[in-house]
Amino acid sequence: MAISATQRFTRNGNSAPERALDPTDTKSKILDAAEELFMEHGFEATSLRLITTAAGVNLAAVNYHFGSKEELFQAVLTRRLDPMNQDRLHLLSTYATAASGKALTCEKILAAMFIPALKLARDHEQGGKNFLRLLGRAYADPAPFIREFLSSQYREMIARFRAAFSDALPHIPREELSWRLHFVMGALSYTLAGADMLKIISQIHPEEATNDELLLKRLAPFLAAGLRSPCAPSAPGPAEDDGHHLFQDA
Amino acid sequence: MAISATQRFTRNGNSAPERALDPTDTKSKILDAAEELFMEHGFEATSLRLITTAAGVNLAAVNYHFGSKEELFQAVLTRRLDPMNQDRLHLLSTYATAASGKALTCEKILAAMFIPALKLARDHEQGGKNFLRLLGRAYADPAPFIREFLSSQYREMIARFRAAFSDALPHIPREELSWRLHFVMGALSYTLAGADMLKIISQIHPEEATNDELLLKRLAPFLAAGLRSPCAPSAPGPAEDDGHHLFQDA
DNA sequence: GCTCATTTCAAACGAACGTTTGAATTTGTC
DNA sequence: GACAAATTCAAACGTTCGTTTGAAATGAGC
Repeated sequence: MAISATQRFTRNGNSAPERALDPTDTKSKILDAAEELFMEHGFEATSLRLITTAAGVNLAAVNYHFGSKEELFQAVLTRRLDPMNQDRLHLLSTYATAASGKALTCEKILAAMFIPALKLARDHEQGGKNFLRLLGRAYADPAPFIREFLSSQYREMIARFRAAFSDALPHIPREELSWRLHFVMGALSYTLAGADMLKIISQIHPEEATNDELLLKRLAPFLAAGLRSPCAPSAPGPAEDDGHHLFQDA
Repeated sequence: MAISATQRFTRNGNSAPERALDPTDTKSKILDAAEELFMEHGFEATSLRLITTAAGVNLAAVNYHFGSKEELFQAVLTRRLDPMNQDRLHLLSTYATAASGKALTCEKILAAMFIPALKLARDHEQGGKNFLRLLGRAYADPAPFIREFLSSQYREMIARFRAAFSDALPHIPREELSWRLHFVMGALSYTLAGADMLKIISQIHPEEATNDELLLKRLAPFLAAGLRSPCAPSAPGPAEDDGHHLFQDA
C-alpha cells in the first residue's frame, strides 16, 4: 500500500492520453477480459491471474500497463462510463435547444439518461451489456476507492440533470427533487445490475429480462409518474411517531 | 471446497434450532461483529481474522460454530431477515382482514413492506441500521451462494405481495406488474443500501440522509405513483427501432 | 546492424486468506 | 470430585493473492 507516486510507473511512462485503440493489443485485451470477469465475480473475487489468463497475456502486464488492480478497475469503468455520460449531456443539450427555451418533459429528460445506456447495451461488438451490469454492481460496492471514483465521475452529469428536472417540475421543492432523483438513479442502476436475480423473484421470463430495451420502456413511465406525483404536505418536524403513521391512508 | 456433509460439524453437533439468545455468548458476539464488518467492507473483503478480533473471540470459533465463512454470512442475514419478512407477511394479513375483503391500496401494501424494515432500522440496541445496508448490498453481490440464498428467502414474501398488488391494481397486466414490483424492490433496497454514496451525488444533507423514516416517507408516494401509472399500449412486437423512439413524447 | 526504449516473460516475493488440528480449558451431570 | 461433552485456544496447514524483479524479446530510429 501507499506507494510513492514517483515510484509507480517508472517503467511505463505511458502518460499520453491514449497510445492506441487497437483492440488486439495487450491493454485492450486486459480491459475486455477484466470487464467480463469483474462483472461476473465482482472486484474482490476476481484475481489478476484469472484476468490475465483469460486475456492471454502475462500476469505482470496488468501492473505494467495499469499500475495496480484498483487502477485497472477504474480504467475498465472509465473506458465506457466517460463516453456514456458525455452522450447523456450532449443529448440533454440537444433536447433543450430543440425545446427552444421551454422546459423539457420528464420523459425527455429520462430519455436523455436512458438512451446512451441503451446504446451501450447494444454495442455487441464489445461487451456493453456486461458493462452495465458491472456498473450497477459498482454502485453497491463498499470499497472507498470505487465510491469516490463513481462520485467524481457522476457529479457533473447529476448536477445538469437535476437542473433539468428542476425546470420540468417547478412545483417540486428542491430537496424533495433530490430524493426523487436519488430514487430514479437507484431504480435504474438496480434494474440494470440485478437482471438475473430479481427476474427469478419477480417471475419475469428470462428471455424478456435480458431485453434491456423493453426493460427501460417499462421503467421510464414508472419513474416519470413518480417524479410527477404531488408532494406530501412537507415534513412537519420531528414527529417521533411509532412508524405506523408514516403512510397516509387512502 | 466440497466438504462432505457428515464431516462438517462433527465437533459441534449443535443441531437444535437455537441454543441460547444470550447476546454475550460467542455465537452472538461473532454475529454482531460480522454484521457490522460485512456491511462496511463487503463479504469478500472481510476476513475472519478481522471479525474474530472485533468480536474478541478465537479465530477458529467461526468454523466451529458456523462451519464456514459462507455459512456465517447466511446466518448473519437469516437472523434479521427471517423475522422481518415474517413481520411483513403478518402486517399484510392484518391489513387484509381489516379491509374485510376489499382490495388494499398501494400505500397500504407498501407500508406492509416498509414498516418492518423501519422497525429494524430503529432497533438501535442491535445494529439494525447496519443490517439494512448490508442487505441492500447483498442484492448486488454476484456470489452465487448469496443470490441463491436471497432468492429462497424472498420467494414466499414476494409471491404474497405480488398477489396483493395484483388485487390493488387489477387493470395492470400480470407481466407489467412483475416489472413494477421489480422496480419497487430495486428502489427500496438501493435507497437503504446506498445511503452514503448518492447522498453526495444528490446533494442531500447527510443528517437527513440517515433519517430512514423521512426517507421512506418520500419513497412510498414516489413508488405508489409509479405503480398506479397507466399502462403503455402494450409492446407491439419486435419493433427494432434505433432507440430514439422508445419514449413516447409528451 | 547497432542502440536504446518499450514491452513481455518466468519466477519469486511476502503477506493474508480460510480452514484444520490437537491439546487445554470450561461446562454440565452424576 | 470424577467423568464426558462442549468449547476455546495457539499454532500451523496449504493455498492464493497482488506485486516486484531482472532478464529476454521486440520494435523503431539512425
